[in-house]
Amino acid sequence: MTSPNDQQQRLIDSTDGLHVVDAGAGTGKTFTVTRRYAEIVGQNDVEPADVLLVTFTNNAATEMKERIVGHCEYGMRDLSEAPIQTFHSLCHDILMEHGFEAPTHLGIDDRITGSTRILEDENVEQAQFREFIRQFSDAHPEYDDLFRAVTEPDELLGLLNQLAAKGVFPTTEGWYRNGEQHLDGDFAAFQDRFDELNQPRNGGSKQSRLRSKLGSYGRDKCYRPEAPAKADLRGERGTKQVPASVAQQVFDEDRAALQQFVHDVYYEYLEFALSRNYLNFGFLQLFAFVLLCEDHQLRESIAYEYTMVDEFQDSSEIQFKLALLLADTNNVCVVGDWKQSIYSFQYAAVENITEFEARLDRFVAELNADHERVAWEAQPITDIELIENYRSTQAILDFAEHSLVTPAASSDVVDGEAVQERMVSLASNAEYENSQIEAFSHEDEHEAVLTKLQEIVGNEDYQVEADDGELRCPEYGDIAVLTRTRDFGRELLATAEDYAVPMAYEGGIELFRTDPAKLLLAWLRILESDAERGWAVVLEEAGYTLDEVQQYLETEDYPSNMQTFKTELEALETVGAVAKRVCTRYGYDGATADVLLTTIQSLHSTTTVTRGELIRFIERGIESGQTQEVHASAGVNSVTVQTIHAAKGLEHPIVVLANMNERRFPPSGGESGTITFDEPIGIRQRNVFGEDHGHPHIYDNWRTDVLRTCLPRGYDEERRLLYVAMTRAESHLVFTAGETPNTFLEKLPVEIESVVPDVDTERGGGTTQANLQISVPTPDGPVGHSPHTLMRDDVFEAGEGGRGTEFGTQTHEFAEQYALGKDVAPSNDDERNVAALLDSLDGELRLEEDMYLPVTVDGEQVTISGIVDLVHIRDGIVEIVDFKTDLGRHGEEEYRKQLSVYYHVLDEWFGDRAVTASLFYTAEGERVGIEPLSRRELASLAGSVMAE
DNA sequence: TTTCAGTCAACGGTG
DNA sequence: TTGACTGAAA
Repeated sequence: MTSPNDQQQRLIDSTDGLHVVDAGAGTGKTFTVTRRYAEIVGQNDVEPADVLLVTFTNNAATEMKERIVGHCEYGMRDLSEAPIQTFHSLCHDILMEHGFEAPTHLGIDDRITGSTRILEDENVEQAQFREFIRQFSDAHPEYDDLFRAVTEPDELLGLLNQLAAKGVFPTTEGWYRNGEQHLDGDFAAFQDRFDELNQPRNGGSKQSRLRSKLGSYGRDKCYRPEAPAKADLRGERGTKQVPASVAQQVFDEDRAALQQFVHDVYYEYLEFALSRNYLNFGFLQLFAFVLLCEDHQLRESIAYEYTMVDEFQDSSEIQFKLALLLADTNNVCVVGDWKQSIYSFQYAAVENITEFEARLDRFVAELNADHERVAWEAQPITDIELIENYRSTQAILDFAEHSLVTPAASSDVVDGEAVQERMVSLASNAEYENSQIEAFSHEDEHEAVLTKLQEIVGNEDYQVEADDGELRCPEYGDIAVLTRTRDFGRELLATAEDYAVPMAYEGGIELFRTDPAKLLLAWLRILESDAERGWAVVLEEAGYTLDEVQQYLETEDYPSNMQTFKTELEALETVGAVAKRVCTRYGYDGATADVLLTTIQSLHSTTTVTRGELIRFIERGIESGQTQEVHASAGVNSVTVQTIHAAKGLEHPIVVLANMNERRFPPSGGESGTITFDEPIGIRQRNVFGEDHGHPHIYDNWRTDVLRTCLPRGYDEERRLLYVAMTRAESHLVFTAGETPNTFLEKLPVEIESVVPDVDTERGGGTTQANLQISVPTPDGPVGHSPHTLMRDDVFEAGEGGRGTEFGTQTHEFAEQYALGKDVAPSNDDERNVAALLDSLDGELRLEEDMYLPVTVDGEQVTISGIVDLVHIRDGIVEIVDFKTDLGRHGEEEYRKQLSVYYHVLDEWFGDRAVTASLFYTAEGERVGIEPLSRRELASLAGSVMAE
């Protein structure tokens, strides 16, 4: 895109006043937003510091900055301090600078200081929270009854985060501002919902949905004696409605005790977190909001002349309100697409955008109730719609709209007209209109998908647009398989490995729940204690029937080849070696095994991990469902597999939407757990009690069951998820299912064909995945000392005559693209030298590798972190290469310190290979070997810098 | 045709 | 737990 279309231009020019922008998929939103930003800061009296641009990910913020630089007078350096950031990082900045006394506004006698950390890891926070709950329940015997109803303390933490995202905060005495209103719920709203659900159907011959849903009232439950009997609540057979009085009866439940409980947990947890000197992401926004609300002077000094929020459909209630407090004028522009709101589980409120005006008025009124905080006119609101789509063919755009009106189940009702009315249809401006949209199902879905992939590659019927605008036959790299679940993607990947179809998974996987991890765990257990549950897994994997497994377990006379393997494993010295051997035996050589091995390698870098420790580590990983990021290298010509959520914002010429199977699109955004929160209904209490909860009839609460029945729980977000998946496709769209397609697929206007899976194993097409970029989990201990930190100031000094970082960045960029096989030609001497170097390396290349090296400084564990430019792996040797611009710029001695860190990290990762380190000077094309410093020397260096 | 009781299989991941 | 689906009963 070089010049804006009419709607885009209108948005770019409309810098002043309230704007709501409906920017559908592929309409050039980022392009337009960045141009608008440039337009705003291009005005005489406006500086970047006056313009707030909020994004939802750090990546998006970086991309925005990079793209803005090209279009305005400001360079990267001018924008580095500009408020182009996420809500979270903005709140963090505000609190770090002005948040010292923020907790006191809630009555908490503690302070936020520069040393207050952000707990990023949820597992770490959960551990803290569990400890807090132990203390709390000991200190509050009056809540024993309630605690008996809480199985998982983590669910309570979930509730607190949910409340924080809705702007409900506790104070010493009660609730902050109008928080209590939210908790009490709104009876009128509840009754509306109740009545609507309670309408008889089919002209009165069929019972209401509410009565139908209450059909399982009391099933497997044990209510208190005073609870109404099922027949009393629903009426006898033949009754069509639940009595209207039930609404009042249910809603009038006294929830004061429950509220007090939640309040005390919430308030004391805030105190606990502050006393431990940490905040979570939710609390970051909580305190920033409180601060901006209370400190009028501060708010006015911070508030921005222009405010833009990107991806507004992903914003939460508190973020909407924060935006209002941060806006100094009504030059507020929100950009988003309600059709792509799929993150309710991250507290995104699609209503922020679908009911923008109503929410704006309500929030402004709330904020201004006792003091004028939002001093500007909340009107008029100008709507701008971007309708020109630059990604997909018209056929795909039209087809995708069907997903938004397709019922997901026989009982599901969609108001198609209302949806259509709200929908801004997109107009494709694709050069070619050659689209295949098809569907098929087969019980061996994996094989069927692979067959299809092979059929597509090189097929003229599936031509895609090449870079030069012409049509060309598709390659593996043009195809993405999108699925709802990680599991399916992982399984498909495993099948692809079997058939040597080039495929790579992209995104988070639950590493310890994968087959390689399970088998490794099994063998570790066998080695440790000849454990039956180890043998059972191994035997089952080997294909023995349950009876045979049983037989072996009883006699303990295991197959001889397994005994031999066990002996072989016993001889190995480290768990890392055991892991490698197990993976090799079972032929796991793909991405998953790679990440598993790397993770284990990174573990034993701190200490020598024993088998028992590794067993517990894997068990904990399985329990917590810990995920690891896996990235495929972009340059490899392979099919991408990812979840729909992970694919948001991306585009692929050909999209295969797989696993469209029965019951595979359950309602999302569902509220589950002990105690949850819903605006019209308020807090509700757990209704299920296991044996460990004491006597059920004492604690159970029948009202909960009825309340829950009235919660809206629909498939809207699932429909949007489908929509997002489909609009990723540029040219072709294929739906696949196993035996039975789900209702979505059945009702979409596409014929479901049958296929005969026939994967051509000869065809191959390359390795399954290669060149993975792996982020190794950070070891324990404070992080943040990069090699550069070690060398700053007096330790490291830049020489004269350097050509600046911008130059280096460009060369790095080129190196990356070139190594990845992208079609880039060197444009200067530096790049030509880099190209020559890369051409001369024939092993596996890894680029931009994250490195973490734990060292001990004065008895304290410290982690040195950094990124190394290039790692070259070939038989028996691992080479680290770091790019530098030219020989004259810096002292080699300084680089030596930096590279030494990487050297030691890799030395541990690749215990069995020789590691070398070298510098490559791009200007001269000269490569210089580096003799690394010892670990002790590094540690003392780190110590001297940290002491400052 | 409507209602009921029993069965089956249950997700996504930024800051 | 939860809700859709299934087949049998009313």
